[in-house]
Amino acid sequence: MLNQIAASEDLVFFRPHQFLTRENERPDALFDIVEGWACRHRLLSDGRRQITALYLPGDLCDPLWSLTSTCNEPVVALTNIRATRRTLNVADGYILDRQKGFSTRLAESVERQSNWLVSLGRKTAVERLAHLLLELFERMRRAGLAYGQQCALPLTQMDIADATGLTAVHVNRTLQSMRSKGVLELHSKWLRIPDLGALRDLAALGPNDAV
Amino acid sequence: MLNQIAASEDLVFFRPHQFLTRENERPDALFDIVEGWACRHRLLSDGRRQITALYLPGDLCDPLWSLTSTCNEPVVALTNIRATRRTLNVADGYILDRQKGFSTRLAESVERQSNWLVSLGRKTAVERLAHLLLELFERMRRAGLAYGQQCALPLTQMDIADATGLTAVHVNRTLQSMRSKGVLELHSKWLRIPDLGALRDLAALGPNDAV
DNA sequence: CCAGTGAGTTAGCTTATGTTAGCGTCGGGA
DNA sequence: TCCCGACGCTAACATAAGCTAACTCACTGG
Repeated sequence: MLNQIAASEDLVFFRPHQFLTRENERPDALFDIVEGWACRHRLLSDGRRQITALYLPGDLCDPLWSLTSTCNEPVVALTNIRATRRTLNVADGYILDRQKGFSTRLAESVERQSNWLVSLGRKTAVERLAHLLLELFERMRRAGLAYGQQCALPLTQMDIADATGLTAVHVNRTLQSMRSKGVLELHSKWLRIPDLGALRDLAALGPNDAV
Repeated sequence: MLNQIAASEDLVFFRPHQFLTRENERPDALFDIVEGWACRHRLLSDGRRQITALYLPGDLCDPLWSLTSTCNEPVVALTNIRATRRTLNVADGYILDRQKGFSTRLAESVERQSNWLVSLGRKTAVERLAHLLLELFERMRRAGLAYGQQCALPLTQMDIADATGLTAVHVNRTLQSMRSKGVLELHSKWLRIPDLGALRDLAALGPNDAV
C-alpha cells in the first residue's frame, strides 16, 4: 500500500508543439520542467481550443492529472523545453511522495484551476488578462525568474487567448488598452508590471485569493 | 505517515443556503451526501457568483479540496440535505483512504473540473447547457436516481446560470429554444431527455469525453 | 384572506466580444 | 537573396449574450 517515487530521472528535451504526454495514455511519469513553458489543452472538433493549465520552469507536470488513470488532455510544449522525467510507482491509484512538496503542488493546482473557472465563467476580458498575467508573474517570481517587476512571458497572443477563453484579436485590443493606461508593458515575450497593486485591482480578486 | 479514515460518522442535516463548510476553514471532515444537492461557489465583490462544483446524492464533498490545507470556497446547500460527516486524519497534507473508491472520485473531480473549464472558456450557451444537463443526468443515473430518461433536477435557473457562467435570463431563453426543439423537457425541478444522442451532439463533446 | 417572496417568463435595448480581412514585420530555410 | 509562415496589429462589421424591467404564477406565513 505504500508507494514511492522511483529513482529514475532522465533529462529530456522538447521543441515547440511537441507532446510531452498524449491523450488516452496512462501517465507513468511526471515531468519536472527545468526550462521552458508547456501547457495542457483540449481541442474541440471545430478547432476551438482551451488551455487548461500552464507549466512554467520548476513546475511539476502534472500533479493533478497523475491521480487519474487515463487522461484526455495532452500536454504540449510552447517553447523549447528541458525537463527531467520522473517515473512513479502508482499502486491502486494512490500516490505518495515523501521527498518533495508534492501535496503542496497538488493544492496549488486545485486552487489555480478553481481560480481559472471563476475567471472564465464570470470575469471580463480585462479582469481575465490582469489575473492571468499576475498569476504568471507571481509564479515566475517564486521560481526565482523575475527581475524586479519584470519577467519572461513566451506566450503568443493566441496562447493567451486560448488560456483566457477570448479571441486573439480581442486579447490584442485589450492589451493595447491596458498598455495605454500604463498598467502593464508586454512586448517581445517580455512582461513588465509597473504597478502590481493597480493590476491586482483590475483582476477583481477576492480578499482571500492568492496571487 | 500512514493515515486513516476515522470511524466517526455523524448524520447531519442542512437547509437551503446553509453552509456545509466555510471559507478559510481547515477541512477536517468530508460530507457524504445521502440526500439533496449542494454546491461549491465563489462570490466576487460586486455580487457575481460562479459555481465551481455541484454535489449530488452519493457524492463526497469534496475529495479535491480535501487536499488543500485551507479552502477559499464555501460549500452551501441548494436543497434540504441529509449527509454523513466523515472526519479525516490528515497528516502532512496526505490523504489515504482504504475503504471506498476515494481515488476514483478524485479522478472524476479532476476530469469534471477540466470539462467545466473547456465549457466556460470555449462553448456557447446551448453547448454549456447541454453539457451540464447531460452530466447531471448521467451522475443521477449512476447514483440510481434516474428513471428511464428522467431525473430530479432541483436547481433554479439562477443556479444553472451561475454554474454555466451565463445570466438567468439567457439560461431561460436558451432552455426555451431547446425545449421548442424537443431535445429536453425541464419543469418543476424535473428533467426529461427524450433523445440522449441529440443532446450529446449539442454538447460539442469530444470523442474521448465521458458523459 | 391578503401580502410578500421567489421563481419563471418575455420584451426591448445595449454592449462586450467574435468574425473577417488586411497590413507590416520578422526570422528561418532553401 | 527571396520566399513563406508566424506573429502582432488594426478596422469595420456581426452577433451572442448581458441588462433592465415588467408580468405571471405558485407558495408561504400571518
